[in-house]
Amino acid sequence: MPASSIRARVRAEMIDEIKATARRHLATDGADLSLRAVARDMGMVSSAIYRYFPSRDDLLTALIIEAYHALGEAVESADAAVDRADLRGRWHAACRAARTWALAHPAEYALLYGSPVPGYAAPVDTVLPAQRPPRTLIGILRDGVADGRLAPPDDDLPEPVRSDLAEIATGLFPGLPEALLARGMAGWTQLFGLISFDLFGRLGPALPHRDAYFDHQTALMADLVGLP
Amino acid sequence: MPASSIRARVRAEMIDEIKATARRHLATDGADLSLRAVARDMGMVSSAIYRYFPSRDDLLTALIIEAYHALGEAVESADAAVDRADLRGRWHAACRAARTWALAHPAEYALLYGSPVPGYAAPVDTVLPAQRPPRTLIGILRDGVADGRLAPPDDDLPEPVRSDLAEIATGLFPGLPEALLARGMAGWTQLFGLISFDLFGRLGPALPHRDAYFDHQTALMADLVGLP
DNA sequence: CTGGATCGAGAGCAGTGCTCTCGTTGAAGC
DNA sequence: GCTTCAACGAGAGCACTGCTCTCGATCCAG
Repeated sequence: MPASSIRARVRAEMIDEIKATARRHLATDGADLSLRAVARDMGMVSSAIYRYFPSRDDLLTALIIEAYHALGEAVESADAAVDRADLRGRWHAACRAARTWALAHPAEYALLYGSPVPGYAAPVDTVLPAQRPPRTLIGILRDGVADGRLAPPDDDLPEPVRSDLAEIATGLFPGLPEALLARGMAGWTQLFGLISFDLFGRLGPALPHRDAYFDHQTALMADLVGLP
Repeated sequence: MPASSIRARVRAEMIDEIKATARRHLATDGADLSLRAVARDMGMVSSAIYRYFPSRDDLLTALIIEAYHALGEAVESADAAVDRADLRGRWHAACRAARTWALAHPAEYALLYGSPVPGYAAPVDTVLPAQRPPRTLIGILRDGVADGRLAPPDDDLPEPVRSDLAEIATGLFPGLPEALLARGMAGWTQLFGLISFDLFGRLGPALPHRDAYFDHQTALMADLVGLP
């Protein structure tokens, strides 16, 4: 039915435009997105926004999901561009891509990984997109184990940790040894911490050469996970 | 002059009470502190608060500084309670203390290490208190090097990184080898990331045994920094 | 061609940070 | 001891927020 799809199309375009202007406001004004300002910017009145998003939180959720996908896409494509056998090269490419995206979209990064908005609880729609970045990072390790290039560590894990990790492994990375998964998650945690410290100004004026520092730290983590 | 100090004393008590109720609101209502709600809770009118804090940001800054000191105190005393020669024990104690404090004061932790409030720029008064936690953590490594229990790694650091780290070392940890400082900062970054992922719900329902997972991850970082 | 869903505008509510003014009070200087 | 001036709390008010409700207008479907 092309008639109804005209209606539906302008509606979809409207939703896209709202998200686009909201993203623009996010980039310029910071993380405290004002619905009224978005509406004003579009020549609308604030109540009209509610025809498309039931609340401000729903708009934020939509932006968050898109941001997760944008970050995931950046990390995945950076990984994909490197020779599959070059595990260390892939690791560095993925980490750098995450940081580059974060520096280019600081407010959106803060939306994803900053302190959660007080009343806001992440809906289930966000959990899969949120898994994309760590998934590709640890996927590199899985590939390494699969083709024998990467020897899993022989850490002895205390029991509750081992079984918890085993559950994650069977769900997301079948066949990945638990000890290596633990180290991979350490790498992911470290990547998040590095970017956050940098982006949120927690380093102060120290370390003026952030790119080189970042590369060195990711290299340390590459050593920890055992990349050759 | 005791007369003037009466005036000054009730003023100081007033300031303390404002901070206390603000901290209570922070704990119950989350990170979006409402000045009016604090005033209401104290039976005052909102404009009266401005006699004591020129703006909401100044109140937040005061809370942030106190929170940094509380966290720093917790970490330092946990470290101090362990035999000075037991470097690994001190490391674990310090890390656990940080996490314990964060779990007990989630909103204040978010204030310290979450995404920065949009318009808010951390004043200089906060930088020294903010250094206390990483300072004690890396201080453990300095002690280890000083008494020969900890062999510094022989990483070769790319040049801009080495000199940046050297500058930090001369200012805060004289005599600490740059490569070890780099690994110590990795440990600090990791600690922050671990706590943040846990506290901000970024782990989802996975890893139900958070304490054990945390201990394992900090042990991994203890290995990375070379603690025996 | 008509009925009903969809849409935008506008008014309004409760809340926010912050400013200004106006009495009151209390302490310091003469 | 009295006066003067700073400090204080209350209240009104401004501009802003998210959100709700109502009222016309529009537009598509049966």
